[in-house]
Amino acid sequence: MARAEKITPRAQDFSAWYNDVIMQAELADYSPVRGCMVIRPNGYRIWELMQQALDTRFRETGHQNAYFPLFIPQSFLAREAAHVEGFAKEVALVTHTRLRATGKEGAGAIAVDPTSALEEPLVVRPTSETVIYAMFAKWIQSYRDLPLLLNQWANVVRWEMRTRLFLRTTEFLWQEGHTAHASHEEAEREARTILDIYRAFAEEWMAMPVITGVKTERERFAGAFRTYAIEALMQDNKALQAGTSHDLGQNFAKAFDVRYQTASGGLEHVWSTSWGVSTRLIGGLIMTHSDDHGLVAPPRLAPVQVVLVPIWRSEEERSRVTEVVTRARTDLERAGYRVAADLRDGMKPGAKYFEWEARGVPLRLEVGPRDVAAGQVVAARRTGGKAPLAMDTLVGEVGSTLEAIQTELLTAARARREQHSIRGVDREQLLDWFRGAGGFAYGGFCGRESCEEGIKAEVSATIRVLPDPEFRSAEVPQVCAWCGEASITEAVWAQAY
RNA sequence: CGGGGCGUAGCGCAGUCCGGUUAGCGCGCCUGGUUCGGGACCAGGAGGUCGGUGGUUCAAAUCCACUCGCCCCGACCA
Repeated sequence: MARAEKITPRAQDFSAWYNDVIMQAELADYSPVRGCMVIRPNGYRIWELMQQALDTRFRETGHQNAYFPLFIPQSFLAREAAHVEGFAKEVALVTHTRLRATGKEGAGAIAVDPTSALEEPLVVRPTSETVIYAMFAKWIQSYRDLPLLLNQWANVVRWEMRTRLFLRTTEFLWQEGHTAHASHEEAEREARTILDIYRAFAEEWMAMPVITGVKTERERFAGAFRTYAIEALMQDNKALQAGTSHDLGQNFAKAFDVRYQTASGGLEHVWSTSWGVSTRLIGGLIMTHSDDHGLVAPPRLAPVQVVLVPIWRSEEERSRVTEVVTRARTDLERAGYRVAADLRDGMKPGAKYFEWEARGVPLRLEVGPRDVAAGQVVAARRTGGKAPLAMDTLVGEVGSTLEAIQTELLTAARARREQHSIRGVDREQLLDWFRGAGGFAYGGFCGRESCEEGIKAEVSATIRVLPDPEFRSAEVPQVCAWCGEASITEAVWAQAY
């Protein structure tokens, strides 16, 4: 008999549901420091799998990993005007290098040593453009040094007012790519290449459909010439910016005087890009697929893809069942799957089912005496449905089932997104849409910031992207959804995280 | 920074309004036994500076003042 649910239903309170899913799946926990989070093994495994997939693609496209320091001289941040403006309000500063014992008891036992003040404070990186361009200036002399294609996996700190597990934490993990090129066209191509990688990763690995496009001036990265993004729609109909790729033009090259000699002997500033995805993706994964029973992990990123649960009554049954479970685990592991066999005693199978479901395991294989006798296991999909699988063909069947689940998740998420999208909106529809359930709203846009502001002030929806051609509506909007004047482009509005 | 909520055992809570035995309940945890095809049961057991400081009182989880922290909503942002 089902006990009271440990997970708040989505329909009742989406935020509470989100937190409950994370806690029940043991993905993360709150840290002693406000706004920070501990990523627990289950959550970190997802991140490692994400890293592995992305890193492979970065290498395949010619990028190399490097590591730049956590601390950046405060003055560096000030070099690029828009960049300072963007980050000044959220940087953490290191001003001293020592504490000293005070001789007092308790919390007052140590205090800042005032004699250890740094001459120039250091900022804890909110992003690394500034240090990286300082180094690029040293490393790049000739067109022969270009393109320079670097990436780093790192932590960054942004002192946000309000935080949410994975989606916005004071410290987070990410990947930041930084490249320098000899022409604007090449930098632009790089930014688009990365956007394609992000999109493919979101769809193929996370089973999270995204729309791609360009950010408006208002939403653009501080210091960028142009910002591209992938945007996904969560189950509460709010949009999540899941990755960004910036064409930085020559903004940072000029600020840090990164110049190279051309083949013809001239001296030019490089053209550069930067791009990143973060542990926020895990939040996106959670809010795309999970349900009221807990996490639903897409097979390709599931820390555990298959869990084997034995069922027995007598000791004799136990040993027979355990043997089959152990053998199946070995076979599946050898085939490269991430497998767990839940041999814990003193816990009924049903209790195990609930626990593994909360952890998002895509496929559960139940093995009881009757199955052993029949040479089969019972496969239960996290997304619903049970069917027997023959032991003889288990590895193959598991593989195809996992692939089917992966596909099914993407298809379902895409269908849900389309159900919550509306096209060709006018002002009244836009307001109704966002006063109601919300979602993605496509409409014409005149290009004026005042229109973006107007909508935001009314229903707190912003332009997520000016969509790329393949996401645009069949019918080209003629007028701005807000002001009714001539439209210069289509835009996608949503309330966003 | 504004608004709301909450700090009592690992987790979830009751008790606080109206001060008074040894601070209680559910889940979880430990030991033993019986169980095991969708959240088992019995018996025994461990676990608490009631967020902190100060005050009122014969007596404070409870009243008063101050303070710290967390969660949610908003502004800002990936």
